[in-house]
Amino acid sequence: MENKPLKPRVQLDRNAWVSAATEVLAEEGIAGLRVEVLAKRLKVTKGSFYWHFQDRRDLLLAVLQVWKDGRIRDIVKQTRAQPGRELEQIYHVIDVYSTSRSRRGAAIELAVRDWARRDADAAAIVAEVDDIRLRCARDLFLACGVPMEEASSRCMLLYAYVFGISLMIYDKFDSDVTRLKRDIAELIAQSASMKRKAAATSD
Amino acid sequence: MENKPLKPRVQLDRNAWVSAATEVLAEEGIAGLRVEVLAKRLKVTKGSFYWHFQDRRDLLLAVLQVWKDGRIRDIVKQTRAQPGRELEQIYHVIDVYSTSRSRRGAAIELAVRDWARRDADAAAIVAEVDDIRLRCARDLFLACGVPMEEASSRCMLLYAYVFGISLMIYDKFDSDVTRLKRDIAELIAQSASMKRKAAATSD
DNA sequence: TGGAGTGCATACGGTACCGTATGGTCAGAC
DNA sequence: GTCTGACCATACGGTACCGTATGCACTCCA
Repeated sequence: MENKPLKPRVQLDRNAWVSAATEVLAEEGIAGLRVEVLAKRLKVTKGSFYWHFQDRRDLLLAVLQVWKDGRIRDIVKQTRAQPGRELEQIYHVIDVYSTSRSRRGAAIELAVRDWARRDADAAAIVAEVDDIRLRCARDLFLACGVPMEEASSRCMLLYAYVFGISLMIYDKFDSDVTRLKRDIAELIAQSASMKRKAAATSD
Repeated sequence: MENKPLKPRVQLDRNAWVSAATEVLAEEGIAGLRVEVLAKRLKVTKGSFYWHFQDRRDLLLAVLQVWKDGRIRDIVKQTRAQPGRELEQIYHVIDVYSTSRSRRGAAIELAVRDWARRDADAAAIVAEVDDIRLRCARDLFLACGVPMEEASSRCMLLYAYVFGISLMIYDKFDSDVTRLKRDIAELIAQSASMKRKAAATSD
């Protein structure tokens, strides 16, 4: 009659801690991301934590790094369009990054950006991610035949919108949110080159 | 030889505490808004705090209330246009709420919204403010002759943009930020009715 | 089978908070 | 003058953290 199988002895590694930390970050924000809280969630004590990490900051930087890599991989993937299908890819990007799609992703995004407001390291990571995302999105507009400057402003508007909408509480405002979001996507992408034809004829 | 004038004995009231609290909120976020920190900043001890407030939450609710009232007064003021000048008022609103204009205001805005993600009371206040703002901005579009549904989507885009842009770090992306922001404002307002004429002719 | 090292528990000192209890001080009413 | 109440200081118990020190258990390998 052994009592071994009760404790499978699954050991933790840095990755497990970083994953759990990201989870807590999404739920509680950077201020709620405490070592002992995290340890409790993983059902170990902080003795384990300080085995894997030098200190709390060591964990935070690891979280940032993992987040950055994931975001870069994601934006590259989401903006890779088949030739000729760039416009619908733009709509896809707007849809994918629109809050409701990934509640968890948006929560992390906001937590990281709030963090970046008071931490230089986080700010540097966010700056990198933003730059890459903006360039990826701009390339899509350029591929649609939109001139450089307009492509810049449209992709900036695109990102400001997806982040901004996740900050707002607009339940009471409009009943048909689906239509609303579709129309907004239209304003941002606005059939890119198609819209230019319209402007030309009105001149 | 008296030594009285050293302490002018300026007493504090709830307003002074709420003001200081709002300041700390902007700088450190809701998590950094602690009673003892605040007391130190006001050069008193928390004995004073607990004279004016029941507890920490009492202060937080007061901060929310003051913020709400200020925001409502501000949006009503900013969206009051002389008849016929509604379009330029829209551009004015975009400009005024665009981050760089009021760093402090944007910081408070973000702190409150981050707070609202985990606190029902804060969320309710934000919902109220958003609703009023959206309606005020929509009225401007309606006054420009934009139909209801489009007015809704454009004002939603407007606010998502101004909040979203304050979350982004885009220094490296475009050198001419002024032009960028002007073009984006154009996309959001897009000469309202003027744009509709263009669309009609292209049909 | 006895190191050697990994992964974690326990215990500790220290700090920063919260909220309470209680007493001190000063201004103005009487 | 003294009394009262507004305003604040001090001191306290309690909690939640951080990071360190140290020891214990388990695994793997010679």
